[in-house]
Amino acid sequence: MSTEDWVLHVDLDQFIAAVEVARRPELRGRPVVVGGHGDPTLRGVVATASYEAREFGVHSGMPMRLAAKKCPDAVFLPADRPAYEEASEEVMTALRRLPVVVEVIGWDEAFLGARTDDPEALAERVRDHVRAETGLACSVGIGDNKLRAKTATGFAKPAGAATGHVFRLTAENWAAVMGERPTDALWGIGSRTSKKLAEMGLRTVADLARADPDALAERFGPKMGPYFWLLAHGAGDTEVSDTPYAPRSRSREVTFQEDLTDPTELAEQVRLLARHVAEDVVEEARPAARVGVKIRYAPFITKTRSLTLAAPTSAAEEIERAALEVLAGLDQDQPVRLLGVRAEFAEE
DNA sequence: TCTGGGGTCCTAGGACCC
DNA sequence: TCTGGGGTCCTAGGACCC
Repeated sequence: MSTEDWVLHVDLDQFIAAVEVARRPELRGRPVVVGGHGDPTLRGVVATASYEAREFGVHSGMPMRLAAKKCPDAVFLPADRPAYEEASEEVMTALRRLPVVVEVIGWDEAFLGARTDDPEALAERVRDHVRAETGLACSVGIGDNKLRAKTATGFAKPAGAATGHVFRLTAENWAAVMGERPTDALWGIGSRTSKKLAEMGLRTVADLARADPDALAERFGPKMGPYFWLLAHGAGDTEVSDTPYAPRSRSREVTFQEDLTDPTELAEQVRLLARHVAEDVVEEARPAARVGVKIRYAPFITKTRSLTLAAPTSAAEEIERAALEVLAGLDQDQPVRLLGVRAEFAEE
């Protein structure tokens, strides 16, 4: 055995539901659905469902109302961001105590870079360590790059087809494991792109891998086309970096329980959102360069408008004024179900 | 059963300038 | 009177992910 560089992808199992169960042990083994305001009669969708709830066909993104219909006996809880952020921080801190480079990519996910001659042993160590330090379970994908490690985790999941909580995916078994799967099994290809690919006669990962990159560029653009082709080959980044991440934007949005029709009220809501965003901008300690407004009308038609500020700013009054100016350019004559305000930071 | 909230990156067209 | 390219910035929207 030789010592090599490996990428591990760590993914907490049903993270949000697990955090809720950890602080309310009486929920263990019960179907738990977290999302929205925790009231399935209100507007909102499922953020996470426990495996017990998934048995009933409940999954994330599903309207809470429908989840209640599919699983009336589930425990419905509101999303509690601060609690999940804290739990996430504990997990990442635990991971950093291991001899690995930790790159956080979400609340419940991280890439680990490591040199080892036995990545499976390291993966098991990671799982034991996280469980011992935080009480949370995770699955680990092992790969020779980030894409393969991330994809491997899908096969490591308890609900997945593979056995155990660890799976290895490399250049060696990529084609055998992924070749006959549909293109949307690839991380970065969703239902829309998958459908367009199918129209070109490309249904499986192997089909896409055999396709002509130039034809893909023609159809999907100079970057995305060739990128999809590389995805199909399992190619990707190998660099795992622990450099703190600088966000490109901060935003706040709200879906109203009842559609708004009064322009005065729309302006008031945009003002509130803009103030929240301004607080987030101040917290980042970098000025905003652009301000945008998102509006979603009752029939779910969504429009966005934005403007570049004369000069970057962190001042709440200026962000508020810009947001109101952008709102003024949007049609306010139809019922509105959602408003959002976004601030974009200047590029490095 | 009407469809959350917070992000990222890419594309393409028009403006504007040289 | 017709005809250039190239480069950059701005903006709206699409697609994807967790």
